[in-house]
Amino acid sequence: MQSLSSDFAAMQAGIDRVATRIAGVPVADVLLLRMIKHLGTTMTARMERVLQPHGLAETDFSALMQLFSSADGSASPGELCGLIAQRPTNMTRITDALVRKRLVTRRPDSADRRRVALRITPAGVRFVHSLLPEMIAGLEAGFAGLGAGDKRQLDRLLRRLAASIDATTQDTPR
Amino acid sequence: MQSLSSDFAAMQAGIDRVATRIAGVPVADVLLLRMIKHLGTTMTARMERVLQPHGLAETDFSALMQLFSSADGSASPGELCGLIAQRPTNMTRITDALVRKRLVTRRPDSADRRRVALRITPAGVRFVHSLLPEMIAGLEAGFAGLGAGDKRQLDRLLRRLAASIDATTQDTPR
DNA sequence: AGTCTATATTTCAGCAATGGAATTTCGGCT
DNA sequence: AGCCGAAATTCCATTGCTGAAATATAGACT
Repeated sequence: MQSLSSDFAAMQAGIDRVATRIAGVPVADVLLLRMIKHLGTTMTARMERVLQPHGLAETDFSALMQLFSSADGSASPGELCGLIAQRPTNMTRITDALVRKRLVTRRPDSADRRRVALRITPAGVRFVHSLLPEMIAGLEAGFAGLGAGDKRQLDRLLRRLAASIDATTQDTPR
Repeated sequence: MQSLSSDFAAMQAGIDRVATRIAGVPVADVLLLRMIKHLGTTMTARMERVLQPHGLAETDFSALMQLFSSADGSASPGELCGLIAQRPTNMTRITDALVRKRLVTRRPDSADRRRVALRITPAGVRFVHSLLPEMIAGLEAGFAGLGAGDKRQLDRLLRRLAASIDATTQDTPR
């Protein structure tokens, strides 16, 4: 990986090469898919770099952010499962990590004692506040080359693509 | 995951909730990042569904496609490493899988005996030909909602985003 | 030729992230 | 009371990848 742009060039060369050997390859579609995937993983990896020194993975941070932004700073593992698309098994591990770092407390829910109430701690709130500036700066720098109009267009096109993909899905997801 | 569109709505709600609690969150950028990542993983997962019944992972298939589309149907593991962004260690494993399925042969390179020459077999070529129609159909269906103009715009915006991200990178990649 | 350094591949051991199945505890319904 | 289902956890397994060391060979320098 030299740069995203050169990666794109390599992708295009590879796809073109396939297209010359087989008719009917939708070159543009393949390239868009590959570019989207590559951008997604690369940008996510950059965000992870901010978290890594603190020993948190991206899913851990997502869970913490959900607690942070919830009305009363608390939620149950099961609720978070839905919000960050994780299985209960994994949610338990994420919770363990956050509790071990004293960013979150875990106590039994008094109303329904099957449940556990997770709550972000003051240290957790401080942690989020301390990390956001760096993440925001990285994000804004990455998007600096796009104007407001570009972003609106990109937003619109991505939503249109999502709707298009949804339309093809009649089988059971996942 | 109900649908991509509803996932997007949930993402936006979460981000908006954070934005109300902290000033300066670039909501549009965060949302774009999350949408791109989600689209990338979802679309890739759909492609993988085609491969799964055949016991191949996506990286395996990528390697096979590179061999397929190379001028003489052959390459060394090291060359493929660069083309599909994998480490040598992993490339060995991928090669093992492809050889075990008789899609590729592995023989010492006579010119440079440190090297190994991988070559796609006739069965490998047939395999690619047999799988492509299904992959192409799925891909075209997914992109059916975008017109040619949409695709050109999306391509342009993604490249612009890539260039913008590249511009922020002066530290050593990876 | 002999020696040294670099390259290509492989093996080994292991990690990170996740998932399924079974288990425990409890709520709610009959 | 008895039963079914939900929530969280534990245990074990899988997937996909990696670094370090080992092996074999090439190429350069003396």
